[in-house]
Amino acid sequence: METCGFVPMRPRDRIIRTARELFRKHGIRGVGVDTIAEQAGTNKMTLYRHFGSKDDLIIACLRDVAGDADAIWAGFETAHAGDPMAQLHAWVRVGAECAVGDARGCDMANAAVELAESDHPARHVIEEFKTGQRDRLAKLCREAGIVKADLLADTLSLLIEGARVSRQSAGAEGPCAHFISIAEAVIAAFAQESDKRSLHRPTRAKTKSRGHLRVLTSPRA
Amino acid sequence: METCGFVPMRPRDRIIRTARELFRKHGIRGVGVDTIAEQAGTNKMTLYRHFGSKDDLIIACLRDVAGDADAIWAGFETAHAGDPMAQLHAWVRVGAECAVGDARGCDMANAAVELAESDHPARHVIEEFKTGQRDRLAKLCREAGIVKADLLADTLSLLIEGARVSRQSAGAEGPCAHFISIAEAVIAAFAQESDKRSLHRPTRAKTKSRGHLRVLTSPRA
DNA sequence: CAATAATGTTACAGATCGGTAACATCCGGT
DNA sequence: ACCGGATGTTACCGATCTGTAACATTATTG
Repeated sequence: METCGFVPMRPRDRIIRTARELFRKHGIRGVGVDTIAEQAGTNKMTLYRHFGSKDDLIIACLRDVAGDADAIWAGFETAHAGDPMAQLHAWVRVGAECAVGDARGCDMANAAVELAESDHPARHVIEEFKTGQRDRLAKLCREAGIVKADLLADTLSLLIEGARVSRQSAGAEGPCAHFISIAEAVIAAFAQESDKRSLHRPTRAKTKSRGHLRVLTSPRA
Repeated sequence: METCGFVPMRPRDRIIRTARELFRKHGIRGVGVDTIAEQAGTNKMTLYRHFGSKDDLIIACLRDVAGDADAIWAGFETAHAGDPMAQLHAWVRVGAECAVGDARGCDMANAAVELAESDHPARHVIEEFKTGQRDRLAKLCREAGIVKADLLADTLSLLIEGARVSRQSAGAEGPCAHFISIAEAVIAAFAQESDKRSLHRPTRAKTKSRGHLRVLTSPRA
């Protein structure tokens, strides 16, 4: 029963892997189930035995994407255990790789654009995923000692989301090229402000202080 | 020859207006030319006499979108003539309205997602538009006395782009909800840093100083 | 009014799409 | 060896899509 290494990969997994690749390359609406099945080395009938409809396959692919994201977050945790600020910098680095290195943006965000119907079943998965990503980021900021952790998480969320979509429309030389500088500056600004506020707190690790922005006053939000 | 008010609107304009509306609501690939023609009160044959193909219609629609953006920028200029910082704040306000008020994001960015083929003719229009928007923003920042105007323009570009796409995937209560606060804080930080740098300069208008971030040092970029 | 351009109507071609039925084949476990 | 479940194969349905042909009608303009 052991889940074999990869050589005898079951059709279901090959279909999902191939579908993700083709959806990403040509868009969800730009590729048909017949092409997916053929490219996955199987046929349409087997595809429909595993996934009742194309929408089901789309949802399965998005859940697979979410699984990959989980693995990346787990990688942060293991690579920089107990150092949330280092994990935050790792998040910036990986985000930059995804944003500028890949010309097709975020699968989840792209799916939200393509599946325009507001009651499409995949929208639940997408919204749940994006909310989860933001919450994880906020938790990380909180653990890193950031006072206004939620605001920093929202700012970084907008920046990474913008970088990935701007990469597609404005190109790799556009605003997304400076994502790392901008994100690091924002993090440094929030961290510095957090340091000033809590003068006697032993938890924070290394400040690194390589930023160019500093938090000032909180208006009222 | 006068361009009539709207009652005898020519089929070409009705088609573009209707196509933009339907493309926005259902996605470009989610609506057919037959539906567009019928909804525009005409027929497919007339549509194909004005636009040789659906791709041509798409391009015409995107150019129309760009025209609307031109009008908005012209509105900034007339509403706050000679006050670039006020124009910048107006840009933030309008951007927030577009981002959180409308659940379907930017037509240009959405088209870039849907038209995945890297050689699609519409991609030229999209990239040109996005580059133009960034350059306009950078020029405005420069006129407002911002020292690192290009970096501020890129930051604001990522933020607005992220807000509009995050609105679709994470919802109106997500990170996009704080776009105004974040954008204003960033602008204030850059403006304050610019004030510190140029102590003897008479050009700048009112600082407003309602931000919570302050620019520190420029690393090397 | 007459001539001409623009638009409407109908029908159709060719392709692709999502999804299903019926039947053949293969492969693993008892 | 056998049997049952998973998979492969082929053919098909109905719908929809982009795009075109041929012809009728209307509107504009001299």
